[in-house]
Amino acid sequence: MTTFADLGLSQKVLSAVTDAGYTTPTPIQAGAIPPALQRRDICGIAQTGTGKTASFVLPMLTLLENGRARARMPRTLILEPTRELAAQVAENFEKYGKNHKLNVALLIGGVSFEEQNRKLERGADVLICTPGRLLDHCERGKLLMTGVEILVIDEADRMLDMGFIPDIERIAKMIPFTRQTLFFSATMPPEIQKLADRFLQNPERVEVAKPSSTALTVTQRLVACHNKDYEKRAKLRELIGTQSELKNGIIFCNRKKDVADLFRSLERHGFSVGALHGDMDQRSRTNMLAGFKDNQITLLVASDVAARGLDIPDVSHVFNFDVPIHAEDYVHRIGRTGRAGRSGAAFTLVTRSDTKFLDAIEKLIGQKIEWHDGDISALPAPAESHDESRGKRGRDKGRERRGGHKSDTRSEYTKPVEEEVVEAVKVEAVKVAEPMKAEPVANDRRGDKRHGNNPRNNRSSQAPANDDNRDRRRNRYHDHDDGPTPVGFGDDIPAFMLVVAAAKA
DNA sequence: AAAAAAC
Repeated sequence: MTTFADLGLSQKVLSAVTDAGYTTPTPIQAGAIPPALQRRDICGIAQTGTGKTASFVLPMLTLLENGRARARMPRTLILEPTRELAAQVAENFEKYGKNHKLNVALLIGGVSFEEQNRKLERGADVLICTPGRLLDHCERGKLLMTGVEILVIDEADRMLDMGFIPDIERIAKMIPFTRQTLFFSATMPPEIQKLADRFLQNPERVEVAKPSSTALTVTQRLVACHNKDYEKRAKLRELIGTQSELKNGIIFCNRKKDVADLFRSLERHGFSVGALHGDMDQRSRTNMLAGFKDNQITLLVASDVAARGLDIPDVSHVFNFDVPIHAEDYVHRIGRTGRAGRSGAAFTLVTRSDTKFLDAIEKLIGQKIEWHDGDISALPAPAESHDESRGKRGRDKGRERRGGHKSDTRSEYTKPVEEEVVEAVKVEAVKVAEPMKAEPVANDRRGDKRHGNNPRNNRSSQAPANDDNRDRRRNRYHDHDDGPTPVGFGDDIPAFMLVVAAAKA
């Protein structure tokens, strides 16, 4: 059997790999490392979780042992689609490069230029970047790309999805064509192949099996659910509560707003939870991920920023709060669990309107996914719910106000709302033994902006559009006892009142 | 029906 010692890596690298506890390379490592050490271009087709990162980090470390970096002239350049992935590659260089004295610079957005500049001036052997920040540095004239010997383009298919290819082309043009290029992609559709043909010269092609075949260790289940956010949240909580094997889990939502909403909801329900999406400030993103990795946080609510590539070992559960719109994303998401042969569980909440996405997923993975607790046709009729009736009331009231009469209808509608609030307060008083700590863990930048300077938008974040907002009112009442919660205008607060409210605040 | 990435 091949061992790392057979691949031609330097002693320094080998001893770091041994110290990390590895002896046997994965297929992508065994296939890519020897030709990479021969200075061949590589076209690697491999998903994350296959050991892909080490397959370029280890040979790069070996090749970089001769020579030193000069100021503002990096010797190698690695392009990553997301900041978290870039940071993760940097960690790999720390880990496997501990016997080297290499300068590694991480150039990503969302953090200050200053420290990055200092590192560039010291001379970086390895530059790990997201495209935007790299180009920014280039335009400021802080960077000379003429000394780059090795270019790594990682997650090329995702770069394409994200519209980064023009940026990648601009960057590649600045680098001498004598460079060595290592190109990685999870899939090789024709556009990616064309791209590879443009960037690579006589590449060694290394392809490894998709991990969808290794995902046999993941138990996949579908959970039928009504299409209301609060029902989905309730179903999710119930599901989490019944998972005896749950060590930690990632909960995926399709939208950033839903990540923020679900995070707040779970937090209020007393779960150990974090959030991760691209509109959060970088510090929160880093903290959340770190907290989740060292088990200070049990659940991580995330957008697809976390679906691919993030190396979080030992995730026992994946919950899809939303069915992903693109079938491949399903594979990536559930690939967060059941890694390295461990067992894992993946639950997907499915509503009636999701069926066509579900069909596409089952077609892609070539199997039917079992229902957890009866399929969607067995779903009981939607319960007559507070939210639904209140939503309707809000609309009716609006119409009625514009009409300027029908006041009897109005009182008929208003009364049950008050009853409902009193009911809710009772429940809350029993359930919440002590006031929950209101520590703002997630810092939603977009949310802040909205509060800060746009009273119109502020309205939408205050309007009782879901049960979270109702919870907020309950809590306020419960915590401060400042009289009955005002029932007020519902969805139809006139704009001028919001302007006044904003001015007061 | 989305997310990601530069200030």
